[in-house]
Amino acid sequence: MNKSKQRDVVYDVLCGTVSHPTADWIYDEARQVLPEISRGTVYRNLKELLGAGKLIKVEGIFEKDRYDADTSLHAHLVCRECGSVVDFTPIDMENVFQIGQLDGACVENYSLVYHGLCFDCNNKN
Amino acid sequence: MNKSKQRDVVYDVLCGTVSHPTADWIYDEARQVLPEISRGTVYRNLKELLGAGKLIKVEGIFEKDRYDADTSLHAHLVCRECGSVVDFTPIDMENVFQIGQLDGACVENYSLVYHGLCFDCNNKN
DNA sequence: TTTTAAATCAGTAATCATTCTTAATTTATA
DNA sequence: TATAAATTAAGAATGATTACTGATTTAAAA
Repeated sequence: MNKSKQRDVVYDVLCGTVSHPTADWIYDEARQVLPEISRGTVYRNLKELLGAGKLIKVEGIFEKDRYDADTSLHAHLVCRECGSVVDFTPIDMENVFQIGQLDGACVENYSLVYHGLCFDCNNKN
Repeated sequence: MNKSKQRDVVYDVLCGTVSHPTADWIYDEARQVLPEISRGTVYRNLKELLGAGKLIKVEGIFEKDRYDADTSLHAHLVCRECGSVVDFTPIDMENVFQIGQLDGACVENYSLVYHGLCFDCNNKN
């Protein structure tokens, strides 16, 4: 991967926030630094950084993709009131499937998706 | 909600599978029964059934929406080999955050998203 | 340093899942 | 039955994301 100003700016923008932003928000921020950057460049570099393991997509929000420079395994809470997406670290998640109060927040529902190999594919030679 | 043949067919198709199908797959199946049904009708009725709590959308798959007539709280595994989406019941999930073998399947990663109220919104009067 | 090939870019068109619109039909009910 | 509300089929519109193109930048060889 060659170096590129644009990719660095995209990555820096993402590292500079905890808000799990959308591609378009990152695009707007990146333009403050590089007014000529195009939306396509932001999307392409987000995809490349994702492939390189430098960021993750936050899943299960049901709208635009969200990005996160924190690649450690952690959960997210989507607030139905303000729409913000906030982190929960494994320590917070001792009672993962307890619907109700959790660490000052209120969990009403959750979505857990595993990625890997199903029974059949895992037990096939 | 008035009765409608189309909505019943959409619901019956979804109840008749455990494959967590996409809207388009449901559309194709529904046309076997009602050749005149339109794609928009399938989408609209899926949305209405969702609002009525008769089905759920499966989140976090990173592609088209998937639907599930099983509205109980359970997890899903997306297989990277065959692409299938299979259920995990709460009983399977005792060691939820154990990456590795789980019930014969192989969990390589997971995504957990809570829905509810964030700290601020939950503690605001 | 120059040269050359590969990578990346800006701009924009294309894609594709989903939603919206409209005029016609069906359903519920007075 | 008559009337109003709900639903439909068909297809246009939307909007996030991806693909394409010709120009520019980067890396590394000569």
